[in-house]
Amino acid sequence: MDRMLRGALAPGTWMRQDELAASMGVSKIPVREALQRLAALGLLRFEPNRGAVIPALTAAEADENFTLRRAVEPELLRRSIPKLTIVDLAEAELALASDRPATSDADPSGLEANWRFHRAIYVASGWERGLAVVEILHASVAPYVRLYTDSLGGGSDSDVEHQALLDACRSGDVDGAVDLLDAHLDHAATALRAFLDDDVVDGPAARGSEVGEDGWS
Amino acid sequence: MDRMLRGALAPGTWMRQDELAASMGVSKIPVREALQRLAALGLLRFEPNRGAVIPALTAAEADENFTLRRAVEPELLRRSIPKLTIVDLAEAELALASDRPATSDADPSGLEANWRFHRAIYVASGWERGLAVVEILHASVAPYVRLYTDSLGGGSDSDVEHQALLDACRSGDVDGAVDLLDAHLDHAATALRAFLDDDVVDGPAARGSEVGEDGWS
DNA sequence: GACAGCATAATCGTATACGATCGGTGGATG
DNA sequence: CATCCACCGATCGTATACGATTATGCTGTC
Repeated sequence: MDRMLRGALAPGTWMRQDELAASMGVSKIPVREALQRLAALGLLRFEPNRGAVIPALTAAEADENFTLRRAVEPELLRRSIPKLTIVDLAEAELALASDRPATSDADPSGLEANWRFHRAIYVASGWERGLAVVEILHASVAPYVRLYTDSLGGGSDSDVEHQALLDACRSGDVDGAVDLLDAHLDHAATALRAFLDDDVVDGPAARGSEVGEDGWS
Repeated sequence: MDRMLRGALAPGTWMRQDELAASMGVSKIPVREALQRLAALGLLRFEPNRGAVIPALTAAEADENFTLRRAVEPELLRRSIPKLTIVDLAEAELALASDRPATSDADPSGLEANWRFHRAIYVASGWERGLAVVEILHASVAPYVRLYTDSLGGGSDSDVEHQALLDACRSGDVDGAVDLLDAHLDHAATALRAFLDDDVVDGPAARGSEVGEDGWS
């Protein structure tokens, strides 16, 4: 249903309800409800008679996003590591593996690999709400992270950091893992900021994308 | 529209769509969309053919909630204080004042006084997303906070702490304000935990409330 | 008297239909 | 030739209607 929206995103493009409904073979009602759920999470905005649009991310919003993640995710990791099971670690390993082959647009698991990995190492915390919060934050920047990893030749640095983080989780080194996580998020934030500063708000979607200035809703 | 739901909450009671629609003079569609928005935020759950219910809060979830707030809110406050305007401070003062007369169930502003106050001192940060996250966290525990403040004779301690926090904000004492905020959240968490431990999950709604055990969805 | 099974009725989820509002284009005018 | 206005088409938001699923009360039996 709305899983298609979680992955295939196009910041700045207008999505028409009828169009989405037709392409998914259902009526507008479930489409609207899915869009409402996403809108409640801030992942898209409803415009009166223009449709739904995924808001363009400003550099300030990206900074905010990663600062929030750096505040929350260490808490999750700290509580998760002692409870990590072999299954969680395997899932994290799988997520790392599935990230290597450039799965162009269709993720086999339905979840984005990066989030799959982070989720796997947090899920043992048992913190449903915190996991949901982080997922929202992650989803907000995911399209842009994808863009700059694609454009900048693939985030091999990120892969290395993920691997080191996973190793620390395996060995139960909580403080070390938290440090690695913080550094990882810092690097990601820096890279995203550089990307957003470069081609200000142009690159996002190759064709058919008009990125309106954000009116600080 | 959905403002009615944000305030008048009844954890454990079943809400029927037709009933809500009839009481608000609209059809089910807008009601369902409002409920979907709230469900996306985790404020209620949809049950197949039973209706929507506000999930009962477990002690563990309350702990999680306040730990997350203690991780996020100081960040907001730290960035907000230097930018606080006279308007923000006045709004905070108003929120404190409107908390004193026991507004039984109908808040004049439509917002709960407690959240109004916290929001007022955070809003200058300009962090829309962080504010939204904190609002969700706040809304999750709000019904219970209301319950224990009502039952335990009114949160006069909370009022005092709010006032001290506001004073620190006025004088621009960032570190002091953050310390006060952390202590305030700690006290609230302790009080809520004590309340949840006492009458386990009984008190919530006087009549017509069956609180189902949480299946760790 | 207690329990299993069934019929009824209520609720949910979605498809269809319709009015309201707004963007876009063509023409008229300065 | 540029600008303004009016009309039209398109899209959104909501009301109504209907099938599917299931909670609930009754009845028959052990």
